[in-house]
Amino acid sequence: MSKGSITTEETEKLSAVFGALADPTRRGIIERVRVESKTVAELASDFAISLPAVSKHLKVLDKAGLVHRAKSGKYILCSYNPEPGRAAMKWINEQHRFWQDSFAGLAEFLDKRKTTENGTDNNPDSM
Amino acid sequence: MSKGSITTEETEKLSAVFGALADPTRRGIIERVRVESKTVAELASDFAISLPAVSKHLKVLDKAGLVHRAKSGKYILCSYNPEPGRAAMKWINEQHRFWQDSFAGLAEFLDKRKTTENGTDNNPDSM
DNA sequence: ATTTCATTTAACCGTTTGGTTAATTGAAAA
DNA sequence: TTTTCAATTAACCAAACGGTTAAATGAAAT
Repeated sequence: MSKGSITTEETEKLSAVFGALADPTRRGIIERVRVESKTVAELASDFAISLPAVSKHLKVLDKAGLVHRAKSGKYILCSYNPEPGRAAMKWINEQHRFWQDSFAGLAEFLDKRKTTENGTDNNPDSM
Repeated sequence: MSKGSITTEETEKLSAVFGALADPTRRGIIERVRVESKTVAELASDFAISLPAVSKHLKVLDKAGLVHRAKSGKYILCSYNPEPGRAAMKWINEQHRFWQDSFAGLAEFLDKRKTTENGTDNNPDSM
């Protein structure tokens, strides 16, 4: 398996993490629970949205692994888990490295656009 | 303005970037145009989806600033712009630093949950 | 000037999302 | 055991999403 390849599972996880972070309310939740654990009701009052709305956001964040919910007495305490964030940063960071696949990538680059399967020149640079 | 605060503009940009990265096809587009510029048709054939579908994805990526589209002859060449990715990484990375707001954050943490506006003890830790 | 053709826009479709209120759950308090 | 109440689920709604096919656009080629 080449260095740059990725499993379906990893792909879905990345989609879940980026999707979770795409909503400003959910990023706000992270910014709060990161500092200290919060109950669902505390978060709801912070954002002036209903309890069920917060509950749904928490489910999304939980599914992405970004937030952990632990029962504490009659409350649920939400805390931050940085691990999925690291995986997301890793993906972004890899896009900044040009020679990600090293030799394979180099060879592919040098050969690309010289020829095609049917022999037609479809190289846009040549126009 | 405190160190951790963020403008509406920055918030919307972050939502656009994370939202763009949430789709596996769009991440695939980035992985390809990052290595070398691609035409829209080339990308469409890579993913076996229609041309308009790719065009829509490119619009999302363009709006997020992650992809640049430049006319080259009768083609459009799509290339990668790493800058928005860096901003996204920066946000995630800041969530990993506990004392982001330094003194203000420390004071807030020490005082929190001791008292509330109406005097009621709503500290979940105390139950 | 006309034709060709890469790309985008328009119109549409089913699913997902982010919100609501009302009903349900289930553990703590009484 | 009964009551209380934090949180979730159910049911619903409008808007956004990701895809399609058909039509429009606009620059290059003829």
